[in-house]
Amino acid sequence: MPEGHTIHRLAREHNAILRGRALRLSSPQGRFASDAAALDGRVLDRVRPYGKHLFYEYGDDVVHVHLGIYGKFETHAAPAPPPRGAVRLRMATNEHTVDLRGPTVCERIRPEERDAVLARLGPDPLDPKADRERFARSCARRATPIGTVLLDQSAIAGVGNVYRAEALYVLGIAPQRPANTLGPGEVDALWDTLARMMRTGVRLNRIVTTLPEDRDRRRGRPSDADRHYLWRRTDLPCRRCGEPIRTEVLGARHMYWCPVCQPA
DNA sequence: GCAAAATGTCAAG
DNA sequence: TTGACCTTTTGCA
Repeated sequence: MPEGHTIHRLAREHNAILRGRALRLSSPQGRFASDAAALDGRVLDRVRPYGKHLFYEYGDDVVHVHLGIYGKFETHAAPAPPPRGAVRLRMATNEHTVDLRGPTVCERIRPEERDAVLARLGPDPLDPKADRERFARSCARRATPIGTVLLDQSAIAGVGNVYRAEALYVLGIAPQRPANTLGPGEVDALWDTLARMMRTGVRLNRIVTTLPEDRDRRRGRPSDADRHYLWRRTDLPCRRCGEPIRTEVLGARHMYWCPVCQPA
């Protein structure tokens, strides 16, 4: 399940195994069948990730994928197993088969439409060319709670519910604070913290927001309890002050925060 | 065996 | 602000 790190990681994997190949495209579930047939056999030029969006470019045809909250990709080495569940799109070479299930968006679009999607999105912390000043300006302009702004993909692209809670906690910023009350230092630190967490997510292929010194080193990979500071951990006290972690719906999603370490 | 929740977004009211 | 949508997993009987 995807925040921006999943998307960038998938783009890297799919570029490695699919790019430059003539792909066999199909839609075992049927909902993308005519578009899959229209593109079957075409050469995939590249996969482009941005925020939570993926673009598979075949000349002037682009397949736009947004995983939403449920969507998932699965890669199989040959021989491909029969489709499991509702496979919206299957992309195959002789060596690999990639299955897509449950996306919010899987559509064939033109390059202009792709550009229109990109134009709506804010800077992506995982994009090396990202302009963090655009994010700073969005914050300065808005009296909306910073916890809501972080989920607004036109303010900053790729951040989701886990990263927003964890980054605000690390920096001691209350999610309810109006974005325009954050100082320039806080906005900068927020960008840097999110970028650091999301790069770790790409590398490990899962969300790990805790710093190594805050984890149990004896384990090879972080346990679930060690991966986050407080997201969905209302069963545990705050790791810094012992206060119960609080949760509340903010920006249509559950926000988690410590009322002591993140004072309003 | 079934309800509820899940790392998301949009349109309707 | 609420409900709809996409699918799988988890938790409780």
